Amino acid sequence: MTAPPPIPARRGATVHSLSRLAGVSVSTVSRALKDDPRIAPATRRRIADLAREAGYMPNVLARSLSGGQSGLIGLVNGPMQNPFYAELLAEAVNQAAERGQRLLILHAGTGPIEDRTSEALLHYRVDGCLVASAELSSRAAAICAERGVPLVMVNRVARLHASAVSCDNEAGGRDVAKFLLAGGHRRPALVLGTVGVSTSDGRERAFIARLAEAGLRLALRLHGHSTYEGGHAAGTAIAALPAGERPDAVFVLNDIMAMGLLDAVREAGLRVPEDLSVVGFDDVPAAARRCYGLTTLAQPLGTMVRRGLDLLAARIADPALPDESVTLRGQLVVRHSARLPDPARAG
Amino acid sequence: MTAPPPIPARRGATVHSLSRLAGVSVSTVSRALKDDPRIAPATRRRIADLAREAGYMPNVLARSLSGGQSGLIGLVNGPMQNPFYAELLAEAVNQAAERGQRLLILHAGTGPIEDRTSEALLHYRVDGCLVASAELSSRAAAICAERGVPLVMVNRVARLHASAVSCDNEAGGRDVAKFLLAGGHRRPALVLGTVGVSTSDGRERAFIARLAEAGLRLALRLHGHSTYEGGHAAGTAIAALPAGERPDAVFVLNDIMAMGLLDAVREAGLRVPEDLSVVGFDDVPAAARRCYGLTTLAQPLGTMVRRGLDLLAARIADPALPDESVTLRGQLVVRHSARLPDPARAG
DNA sequence: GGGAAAAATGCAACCGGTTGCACAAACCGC
DNA sequence: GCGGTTTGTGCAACCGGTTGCATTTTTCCC
Repeated sequence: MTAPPPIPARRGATVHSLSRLAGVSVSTVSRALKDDPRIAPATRRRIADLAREAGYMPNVLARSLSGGQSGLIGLVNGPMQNPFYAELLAEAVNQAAERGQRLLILHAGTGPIEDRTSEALLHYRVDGCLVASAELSSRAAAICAERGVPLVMVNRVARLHASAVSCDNEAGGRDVAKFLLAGGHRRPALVLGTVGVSTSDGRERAFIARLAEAGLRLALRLHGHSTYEGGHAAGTAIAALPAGERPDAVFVLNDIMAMGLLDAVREAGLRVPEDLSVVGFDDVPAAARRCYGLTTLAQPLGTMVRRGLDLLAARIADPALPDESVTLRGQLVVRHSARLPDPARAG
Repeated sequence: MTAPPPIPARRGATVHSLSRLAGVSVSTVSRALKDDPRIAPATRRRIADLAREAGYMPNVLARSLSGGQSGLIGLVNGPMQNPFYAELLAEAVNQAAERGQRLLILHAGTGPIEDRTSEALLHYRVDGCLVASAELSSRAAAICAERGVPLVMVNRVARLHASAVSCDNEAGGRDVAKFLLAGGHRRPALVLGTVGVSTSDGRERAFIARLAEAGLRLALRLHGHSTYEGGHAAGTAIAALPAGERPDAVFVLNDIMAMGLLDAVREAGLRVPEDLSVVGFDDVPAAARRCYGLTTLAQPLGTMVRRGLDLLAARIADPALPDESVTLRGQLVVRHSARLPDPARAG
């Protein structure tokens, strides 16, 4: 025997039906349900009871029509095959829910956003939009700006009219370079993700710059297209090189590619990290698996999403706020896919 | 000293502003934009031009308020750490977009659905809802039924008042059993996912039944909690058994656990499939990776989502349609994680 | 007991569309 | 030149809430 189920909702209770039931006006009902202090406490309670009994559910659509907010946050996400984006989405869904907001998924995948998609953003009057993937077309961004729909890029550097939260990619690239240099690597390689993406540039530039300070240059520079398969192909290519020409370390610009690369070089018979050190970027959950043990630069995803929603909330409350960029420092997570710095030499 | 500045309400064009511009009534504008044949073609074109020029975007919220549909489909999804659900979401987003619908994510994760979440489903007046995860509370389901919000379960067997699309779990379990039997395995084990989930039951029952026909019983039955870690733990436990007591094959009820199990038994020094055959369920993309090469029962995910949206669309159009269950046959994808049937014996 | 301030509630407009029905003008045949 | 269709538009109500302001009721104090 379970607890008696609550009284089933009557079909579509509205403020109107409640006002009839309570014998008051709709405005009184509306205010009572919001705990407006102008309504007598007794009335407020009576209406609240009635509402519960009737299974009243406010119609958010109607509410947001009359000037209010929809509680809808748009999300433009990257390809879900990359666990980084899967995790980002989960994080965003849960954090948004905590704030009483819901996520409207506008896009999930690679490739440019269709016009229809970017317009949906306006059709549904989202309060704001989180962009974690492909640049919005400048047209869409312009429209958002004009309509006062705040845009926040996550894991992207700000472009156009928008705020942004991103990892400190320069510091990340530099940290990886320092780590590899300390490990005594002399022939570093780089595997790029998606070309033309703002986050990659910083990582690459800083990595190369730090190498240069140590008098080193890239031994190799490959494209991994931000996929497991691309990383695998890069790994196969590296493993195929004669030992003398082969890099002794690879910085792979994101973990999904790094995992592909690791699998490929091991399949080819190379030992990691003895023959080749591998460092990734993101720290997706799978990177911690024993079989990968990927040394990687962890992005503070939870915080990134949190700050992204914060920026959004602030701009929803006051659309006049200027654009703002937040940069969060990531942290190198050392596992066993890269040779560790030699204490003797480090000291 | 500074009074709160009135927010510059620069709203976009509306049917009202267009009607003023065009010198016609709002109803004419509304109809013209829908290509209502009752409006003179000349007027229609003129208004369409005006609308384009003004960057008019219909307010879906307002439209759906007055009886229309919102174009919103709710999604209750499982934990995104499981690539199956990540893929399901991507598939749903894209297919919904093709139909001009948008996905409202109501839930993504394990655990029961909070009441607030299930209520959001009604707040936002979604046209229908796809449920791929945890059972909705019966109360929520009842409310949906009463309000005429169609519910379709995907990868779940129909319960309560709802339609469903699922893989033929019985056939799947049987196919796996047949395959393992043909491979000459005599000590089959089973790793369960989440307890009490409808899909698992069928797989388990049919698997065991088919084994029984061959005079075999389960050598072992473990819980993997539908996570990589759970699968890993199960693998470690299996590998720790003395060779004589160890199963020679494991049917793992989903791929994410199977991957954890594979990694664990290999870490423990067992060879797959020589010492242990492993078969999964789902066929997530990672299962095809060389390093896993997981033999698994592929669920026709794309079709499942398609049929799910079909069922939903039909019920949105006609809420009186009876509940319907669609069962799709999965297909065993043979890779190298399980010993193959011996041709001599099979023939 | 009367009047003003305070408290409680109602009226009506508005958000941005949709739609049934009325109405006006142009067109028809006779 | 007159009634009867078509054809093209407008009026107004409605969807389900919110909110500024007016109105009614109560409270309070002298």
